[in-house]
Amino acid sequence: MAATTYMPADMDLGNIGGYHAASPRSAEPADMKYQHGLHAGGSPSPGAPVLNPWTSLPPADPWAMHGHHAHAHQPDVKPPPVPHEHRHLQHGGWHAPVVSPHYGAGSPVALHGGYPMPMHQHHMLRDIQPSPHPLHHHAMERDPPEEDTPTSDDLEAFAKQFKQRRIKLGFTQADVGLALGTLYGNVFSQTTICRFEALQLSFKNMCKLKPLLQKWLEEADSTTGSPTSIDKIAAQGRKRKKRTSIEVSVKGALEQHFHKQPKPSAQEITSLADSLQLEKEVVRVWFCNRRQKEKRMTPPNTLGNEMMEGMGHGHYGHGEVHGSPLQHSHSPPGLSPQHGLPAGAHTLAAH
DNA sequence: ATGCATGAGGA
DNA sequence: CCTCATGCATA
Repeated sequence: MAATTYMPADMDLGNIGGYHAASPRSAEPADMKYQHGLHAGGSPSPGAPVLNPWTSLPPADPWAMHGHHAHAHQPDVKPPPVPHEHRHLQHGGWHAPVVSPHYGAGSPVALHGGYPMPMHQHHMLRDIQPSPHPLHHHAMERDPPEEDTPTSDDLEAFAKQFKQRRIKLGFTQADVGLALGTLYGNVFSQTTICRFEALQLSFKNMCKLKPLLQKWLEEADSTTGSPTSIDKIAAQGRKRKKRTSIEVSVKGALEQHFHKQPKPSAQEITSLADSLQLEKEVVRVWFCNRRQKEKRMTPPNTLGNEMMEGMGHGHYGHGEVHGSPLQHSHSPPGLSPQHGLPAGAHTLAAH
């Protein structure tokens, strides 16, 4: 299979120039505007103090008594003009992963069997809301998301509203991404905007993007009618490996291994890759991506139950049913719950 | 909307 | 090599 072919895209700096301007209303047609590195690194943005409030990770985790390292790495230039107070980011965003009310028998923390953990990894994230406001909560507490860390609910609500407004205003996800670039110097792709709306980013990432999108939203509807002047500069020719399509059957095998060992050793990867006839790198990356997916906010719940007559909290289906997605708490070696073979056969194209 | 990929930053 | 933020290319 020509799985490792490289695209002949070598336009270098030859295609820059004839560009279209994403207009607020008509944009997105699959124009073959091939743009490589769209890195808007060179944004004349005011030097940022380089200190994002988001990049702080709370070492407090009920389920993980290890403080994960907090890297404050910024893709490019992150000039957060947002005068964030940055209190402490208590990171209380996640609803409890719902420690299976059935097992545990009352020991939610006794989940991690001390197995010969090599030396790394532990997951964090996902916290419980330490009671937002135990006191005053009248019939209508429309308290706008403080400058602090928003709760997952805030994010969910915002994402929803954002999408709605965005569409109403006639903007595409790509438009927004671009606008953010010209507005704050941070360009984002359609992908990212999409993921934001779908809450498919990590909690931290969501928190980071929210302020930006929020600002854009204000700008957008206040400037109703003002075409976004976008100027983009693209360059950078990079050989990107063509997307390797992994056959469904192979994916299934990978999934299986993932449940047994989410973090296979280099050697395991090698042998696995060999038996699957895939490049080692491909397999490695697959696992990396898989792990990331597991850490997202909205887990692809394949549940069909939601909304009950008395569902007090309209949270999205966080209830990771026991032993399903979000089982980030390490899985005991050798012990793999009876997974009904996830297989992306979820023919649910709700769209 | 998503799958596979790149890269920075961190051990 | 990993995690994490992001995105090109694609279904």
